[in-house]
Amino acid sequence: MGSRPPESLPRAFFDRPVLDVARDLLGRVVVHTSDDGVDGVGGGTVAVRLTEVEAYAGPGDPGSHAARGRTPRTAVMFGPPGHAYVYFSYGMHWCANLVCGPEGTASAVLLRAGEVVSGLELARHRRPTARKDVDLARGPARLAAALGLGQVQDGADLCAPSSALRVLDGRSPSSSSEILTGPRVGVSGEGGDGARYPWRLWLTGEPTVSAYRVAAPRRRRAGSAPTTSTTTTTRPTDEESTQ
DNA sequence: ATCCCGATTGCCT
DNA sequence: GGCAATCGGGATA
Repeated sequence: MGSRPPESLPRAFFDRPVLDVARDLLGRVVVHTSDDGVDGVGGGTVAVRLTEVEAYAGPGDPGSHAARGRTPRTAVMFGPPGHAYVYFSYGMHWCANLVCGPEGTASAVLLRAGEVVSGLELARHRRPTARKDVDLARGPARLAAALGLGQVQDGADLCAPSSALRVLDGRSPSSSSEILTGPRVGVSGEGGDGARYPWRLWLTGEPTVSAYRVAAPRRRRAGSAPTTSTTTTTRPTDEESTQ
């Protein structure tokens, strides 16, 4: 038997309502191969099995980067599905989304967390502060770092043949009964009612699922009273809503 | 030109 | 649990 590389998901997979895609992405494996030496360790391949994702529904979704229409940064979201939207966050992190739906809907799924299933050594090099392997891709910026995703991958076509970044095809990797949902993490502008968009989805009992934090209000300028600390952190449990 | 603040993380007490 | 780091996007003047 010739051993071909595992195939990437077809574009049609992403060309559907964003919540459907989000559900189907859980349990699947994202692979990124870098042949250059930009990492200082010669590049290589890292694979992450997704355990947590978050859906964003385009201009009508107040929590989406596309909420204020098309801008240079969000242009990729308004393009065809099956591409990566990678953005710079808090002046120091990169986070990766997969563009979904028909072209122009600007919907996308944020890759929030996963389990490194291949390329452990390279992932550890890229995430030197991770204490345990379970923390390597536990969080959107951590996941992007472990995979080696950044500015260069913004706009990358995951469905192109031999793309360096892809989602592996495979049989239904998770049943809907294993999927839990809850409010999105860190998203403000939802009127304090995150329940309006319970579009964070994760797999039951996975240790790699990121901690939940409510949107943290910015501290005021000097002189103002410090804002009440709202960085509540909790482990997602079955107490949150189910599908 | 300037201001505000973010789809976060990790270190500090 | 609190909060600093760090900088670019988008709104406002």
